[in-house]
Amino acid sequence: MDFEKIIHAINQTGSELSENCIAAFSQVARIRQIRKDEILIREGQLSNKVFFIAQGSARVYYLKDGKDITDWFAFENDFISSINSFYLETPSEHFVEVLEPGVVLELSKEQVESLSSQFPEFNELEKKLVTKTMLRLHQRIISIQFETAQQKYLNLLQVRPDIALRVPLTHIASYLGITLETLSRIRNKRI
Amino acid sequence: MDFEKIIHAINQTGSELSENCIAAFSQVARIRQIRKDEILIREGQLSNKVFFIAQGSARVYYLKDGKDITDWFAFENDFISSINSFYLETPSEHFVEVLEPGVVLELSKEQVESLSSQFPEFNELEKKLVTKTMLRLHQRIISIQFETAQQKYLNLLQVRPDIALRVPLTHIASYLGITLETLSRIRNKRI
DNA sequence: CGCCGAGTTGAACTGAATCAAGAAACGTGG
DNA sequence: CCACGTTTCTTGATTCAGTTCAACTCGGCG
Repeated sequence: MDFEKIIHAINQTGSELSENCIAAFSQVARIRQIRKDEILIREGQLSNKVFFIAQGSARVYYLKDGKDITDWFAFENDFISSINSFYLETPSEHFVEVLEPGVVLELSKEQVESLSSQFPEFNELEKKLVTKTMLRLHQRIISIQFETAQQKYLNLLQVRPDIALRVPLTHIASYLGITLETLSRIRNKRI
Repeated sequence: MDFEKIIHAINQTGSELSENCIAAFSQVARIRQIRKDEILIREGQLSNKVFFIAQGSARVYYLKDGKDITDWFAFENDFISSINSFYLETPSEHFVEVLEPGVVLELSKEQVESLSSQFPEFNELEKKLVTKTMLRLHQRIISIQFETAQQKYLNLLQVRPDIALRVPLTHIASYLGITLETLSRIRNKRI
């Protein structure tokens, strides 16, 4: 998994980065192997880290009355972090857990800020990313709020077919805000 | 409603703007009186506008199977727009409607982009705003998904007490994703 | 004064949760 | 490669929060 490839993928996600920016970026970013079930960020921990997934997948989850609720999935070329902790600098309410082994790029908030202040394109990239996340969350609210369990699942299949294929049912159910029993019935069209 | 005051309010919401930036800003921004029930953005219309509410209030809503669903509220010192239309440059799926008469500042996307490229502080302000919106949406998802109707309402009272006081029950209900009947029962503790 | 929109209250209905049990799939070690 | 336990998924029966539909109350305002 070489750096070239990773940078290429990142370039796809937003504005093109300049040579200098890429150089600076590769100086600071840490390449890290991740194994299945590894916890990248733990609840309660102040996390100023963001990960770019070059290979593999991960999820964000939290515990609501002891129950494991998935909040977000990330696959190749997605970024993942505990956005609350990252942006508000508060202890994370979330865990970030590796689903499939692979490789990530790790950046601290200071590193992101430093790159953003030095390189307008990098700043632009960050802004685009936040904007994209905002719009996705917005869509998700609309989907959650007035759709039946079945519609939510069909909608997910449309929008993120990758999730349905690569992730255990339990996580999908809690992500959609339904029980795994209901999701199982829906999948088997018994509803 | 003088410009000074408005700028002062905007300065509170993010990074301080420089003299030059304020000057450029006041050149392009349009001050606009808004009356109750006025529609600022209409469904189907391509809207590249964002409004800063100096006085009054507004809401974003959309029609789901003919039913009016409130998506967002904005009061003094909030920004409001059809974020999908603004950022993706697609026809708006939403209406923006004035709830209480007042004064807004209107900016087009081109104006925002121009100011952002000229003034780093303005760019920073925009980024902060998007980040804040993202975090709010994120919180809202968590709230929507696993809380009872009652919890949602109590939560709203905590987080946005202004909404409960200034907005008709119907809009609050659809914002929370419950029926107005249920909300009425909750308010009168009959549940 | 009477109408109209906004909110309240009641009763019946329903989609999904919960509780409970069993079947399949999965990995690990003998 | 098979037996084993463990985790993941399926299926059924029951329950419940919130919806739906319908009627009624209240406060303004033309």
